[in-house]
Amino acid sequence: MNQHQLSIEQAASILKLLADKTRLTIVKLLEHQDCCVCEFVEVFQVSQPSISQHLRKLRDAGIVKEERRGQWIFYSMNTDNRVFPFIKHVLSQLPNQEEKLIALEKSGKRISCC
Amino acid sequence: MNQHQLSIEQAASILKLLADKTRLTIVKLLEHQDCCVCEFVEVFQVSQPSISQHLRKLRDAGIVKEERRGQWIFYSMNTDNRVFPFIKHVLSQLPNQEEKLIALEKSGKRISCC
DNA sequence: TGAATATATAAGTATATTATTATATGATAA
DNA sequence: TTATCATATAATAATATACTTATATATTCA
Repeated sequence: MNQHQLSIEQAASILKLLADKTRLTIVKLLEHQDCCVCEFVEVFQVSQPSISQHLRKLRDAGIVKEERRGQWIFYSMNTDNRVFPFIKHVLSQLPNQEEKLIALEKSGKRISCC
Repeated sequence: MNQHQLSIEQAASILKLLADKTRLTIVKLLEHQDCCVCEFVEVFQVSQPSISQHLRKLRDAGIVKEERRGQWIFYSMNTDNRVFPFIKHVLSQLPNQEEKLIALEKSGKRISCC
């Protein structure tokens, strides 16, 4: 039935994290490639601390993980997390967001830090 | 790709409605059978207005619909809504909640109003 | 018609959420 | 070492959320 043993409570708390436009887009972007914080700051028109706080929530829940590369910190999906299949399942229904990264690249802002 | 043309913004707002334990359970229960308000009041240990307000949010978003049957108002999934496939997709990952209705029935509280 | 039942709405309150600005930390490069 | 860049954290404020109690509305039934 539920192959991942996710309770209603656990699902609700994961959905709450995904139920924010910024975080949902972040996670969708991370579905296919790693990104660093400064890229998210460019993509979303919000302050850097705001992005940091969204990332912290996702990290605290084990949805994403961070990895320092030089002066940058890259985020990626934590595929080991037991809720990962559930998240993938939700993400599979969402439109691809890669055009946002492509736009970044075209404006030269992607290379600037990665 | 995304067979239902759901934007990230629309998905986030649907997920926000599902991201509450009470509403998520309500919707999961309605996946397989209609329920009336008084049943939800029995199932969840909250006040009747609280249930009414949850149902209103779901109804306003077109996720559920209501139908009066005598003095009771029954709620059911609005399968015509364009976000219905997305919701079904999420619900498919959640554990069945029917034991809650079975418990109601055993305690004689289900028949009382339906 | 009047009482009882089922549900919705209004108003108020406590808590949660999400942003902001200011500041701290840590890495790199001159 | 000092300046700069990238990120995190702290403090705060505005707004949203989810309850509660009180009350209104609509239906049924004696």
